[in-house]
Amino acid sequence: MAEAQRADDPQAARRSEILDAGLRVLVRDGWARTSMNAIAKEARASKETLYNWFGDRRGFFAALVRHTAQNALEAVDADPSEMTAWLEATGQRVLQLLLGDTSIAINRAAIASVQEGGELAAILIEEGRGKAMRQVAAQIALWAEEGRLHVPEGADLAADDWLGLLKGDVQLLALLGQGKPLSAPEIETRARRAAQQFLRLYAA
Amino acid sequence: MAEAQRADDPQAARRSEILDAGLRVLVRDGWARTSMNAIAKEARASKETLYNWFGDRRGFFAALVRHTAQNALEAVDADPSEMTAWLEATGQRVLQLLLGDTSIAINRAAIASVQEGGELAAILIEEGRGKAMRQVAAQIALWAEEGRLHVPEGADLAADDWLGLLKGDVQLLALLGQGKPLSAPEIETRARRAAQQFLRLYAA
DNA sequence: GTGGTTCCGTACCGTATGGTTCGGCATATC
DNA sequence: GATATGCCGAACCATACGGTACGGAACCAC
Repeated sequence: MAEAQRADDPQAARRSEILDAGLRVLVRDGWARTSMNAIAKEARASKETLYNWFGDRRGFFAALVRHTAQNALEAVDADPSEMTAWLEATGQRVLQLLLGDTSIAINRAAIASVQEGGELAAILIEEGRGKAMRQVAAQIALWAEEGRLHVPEGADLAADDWLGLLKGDVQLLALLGQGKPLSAPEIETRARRAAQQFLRLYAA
Repeated sequence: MAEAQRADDPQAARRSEILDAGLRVLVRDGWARTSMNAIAKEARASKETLYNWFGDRRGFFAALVRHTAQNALEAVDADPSEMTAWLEATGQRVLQLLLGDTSIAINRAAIASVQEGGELAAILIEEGRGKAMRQVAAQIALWAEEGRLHVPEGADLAADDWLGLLKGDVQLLALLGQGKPLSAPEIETRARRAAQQFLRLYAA
């Protein structure tokens, strides 16, 4: 992840390494136990470096959220002419991302930081969810223009319904650490069901 | 809330008062800043009492979660012969509850406590969500038996779809402190839409 | 080699927390 | 009225945190 710059800019590479280390600690120990000490130790960096580069604790986490949100979400590459297949593939991808360890840890941290006046949540929403859902809504709008979907209340609301059907309660339950994590086939099933239901609601 | 016992058992009443005070602090300041000191101050109680009665910090929050989860969820009282109306009323109620200050604060605390080895989340799921969703699923199963709904994959999955349509992403966004809280009419609209969509998917 | 820069490792400081202890007041019981 | 109990308020302790400061090693320029 982000090793791209390692050759040309060792400083940026080191920065990326440190952020990755921070992410490891966050995933392993949770926000509350992710102290600057722990990060420095994991990254084999000095606290002085951390503070010099990231300002303070919140600055570090802001950088961390940006770092992972950018790395996490690549463009959806399925063929949009096949609505069902596209929805299923995209749904699967989104679910995998949302239920992954890093996403869960980051979301937990963002939620925890809300009442500490954190802007983490805003960054996360804009950089993560926002981009993805705009993509989906745009695709839905396109299909509507082609006459293949009927979305009288707008593509955004339709996209919201799709996301609701897709996620159900599983993301919240994952955030709450409810034991059973979804297996790959279960994720596939959820994505397929969401696509079906969505088309049942909106197919022209 | 829970003043019922105040007359007969002053100890239980005081206990309830203290828990309410703890909840106020939690809602106002968030989990991280809800120290035992702050609770004692808000409740005008001594820390000694807190530790005597609740064991330790986690014990206090476990009691707090139980206290509020029990108080929060009263039975749904709408008339179940009218499917649409029942779904709308129930949906509205659930949304109001889920998006209320206390629910958000409690959920945030539970999420934060997951990685601290907390059992808060388990209590919250069982005592809150579990009970409510069992009620809804049971009602759906009843309608299915009457031949008014068609739920080939079972009432539980159908109830899940309803919840997904109802909540969409709004609960997560609220947990993330995303600025705009839903107004009462917006909640009403969401509940109505969820009921409509649900019936479109499952009406016989 | 000399000076400068960068960064690691560690020691340090002030603060705040969880949890314990203790003196004192009020109430209840006999 | 004496004694016991329950609880408040405040002081106390050990710990851990965020953040700063300092000595030394590696590297670079010249």
